[in-house]
Amino acid sequence: MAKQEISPSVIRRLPRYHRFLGELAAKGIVRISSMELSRQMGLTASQIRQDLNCFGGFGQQGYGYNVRALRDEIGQILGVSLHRRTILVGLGNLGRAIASHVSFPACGCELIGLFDSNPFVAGRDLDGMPIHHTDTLSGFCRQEHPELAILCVPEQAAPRIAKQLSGLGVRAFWNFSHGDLQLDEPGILVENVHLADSLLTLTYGLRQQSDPESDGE
Amino acid sequence: MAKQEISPSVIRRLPRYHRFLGELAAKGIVRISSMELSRQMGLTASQIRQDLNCFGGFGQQGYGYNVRALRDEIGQILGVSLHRRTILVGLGNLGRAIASHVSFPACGCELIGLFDSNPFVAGRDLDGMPIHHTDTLSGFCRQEHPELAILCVPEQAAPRIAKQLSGLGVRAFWNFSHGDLQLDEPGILVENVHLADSLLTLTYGLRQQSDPESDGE
DNA sequence: TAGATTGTTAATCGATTAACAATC
DNA sequence: TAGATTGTTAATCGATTAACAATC
Repeated sequence: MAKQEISPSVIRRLPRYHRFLGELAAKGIVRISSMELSRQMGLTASQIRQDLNCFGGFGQQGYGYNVRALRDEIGQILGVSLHRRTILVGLGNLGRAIASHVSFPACGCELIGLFDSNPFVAGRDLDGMPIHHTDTLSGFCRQEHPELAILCVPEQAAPRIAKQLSGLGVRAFWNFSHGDLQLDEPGILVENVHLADSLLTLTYGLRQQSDPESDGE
Repeated sequence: MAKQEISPSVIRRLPRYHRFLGELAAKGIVRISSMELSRQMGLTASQIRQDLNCFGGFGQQGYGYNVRALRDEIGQILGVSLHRRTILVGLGNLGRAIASHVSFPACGCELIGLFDSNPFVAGRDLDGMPIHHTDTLSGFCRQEHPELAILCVPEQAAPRIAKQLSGLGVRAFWNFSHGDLQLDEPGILVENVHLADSLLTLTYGLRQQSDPESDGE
């Protein structure tokens, strides 16, 4: 009965479909064809139909797709209405920004704890949520069983904390610390975010544009 | 003479090579084989050799690659030692975090201006850099000619600001506002960053792991 | 020279696109 | 019914992997 494996490329596109369909729904648009959606998203209609069909026939011949229904289906697939218990470790500039900028409920997550190793930061709070000291991580996890952890800690601290947390039952890491997080334990999910990598592709692109022939700098 | 086009997949991997080689160099490692590097990075040796050869023979048979030299070559390709004039618009939580968290010099960028539309934010400063009001953007651009802009503004404001800036000579946008930035002007580079999309792939992954058969929630 | 490892070509694999019959 | 648009198969394209001759 296990439906066939979905390819990573398709999965990476799902959040984007979800986002676009949400905006269409917000505009009150009821139905859309793969053709029209492809124009708006910069994909081919073929690809959209191919992608959506991995999960079953959401459309209707001669009509297209019902925007709201399709969005809900994709949301279901992604698990946006779940409440994954999530903690965030490291409340420097980036940690604080992530905590307040990302909409956790919209991502199927519930932020249940904030942690920092700095005694001047621990004890304070962020948007009404208390920041605990990292010394209390074990106790907290044994009680609250978070399954997802966001790491906004310095690079050297990340592997140690990740190891500790995976031992305490955390099964997925959203890692913002510099350096890729590599865990031996199998079955632990890691999503490494490297903002600088993204910026560098722009720097590279500018280079190609402005001085396509030049080799030196 | 135009060397053949490099594929986007290769380009997206370059920053990661650069990062890993930097760490190896910092550890004092002088040479590395594609085999050993592949183990550390989780790629195949074949792919590494294939990737690096897009740009010319950086290695040496029977020896491998010189870590420092290879890193420098890739840095050169990415343009990390350039000083792209860069501005950042929107100094909310995320904008402030980006400004202080990302190492612009290491990405070939130089942050030359900060802007916000909130009169209570404009006039202040961040890490010693003054925050200007967005009303002064045009004048600033005409004088300082930034070529890259980082947008950390609300979704509705982004298209308007991007259009204004592209008219003023900005050729690349690093967009953190929700929603994909779509510009008509050709030749303008856009890198949309959607942190929520990245988190959603984790949510999805957890779903596959824990309840692979379940369809409902 | 012998051993190691690259550069590069050929083979495989996966993802995207095109085409069209099925059907609303 | 006629028109539109999907679901799906087949064709193409690109990216990854395997293999090995070149060479340090």
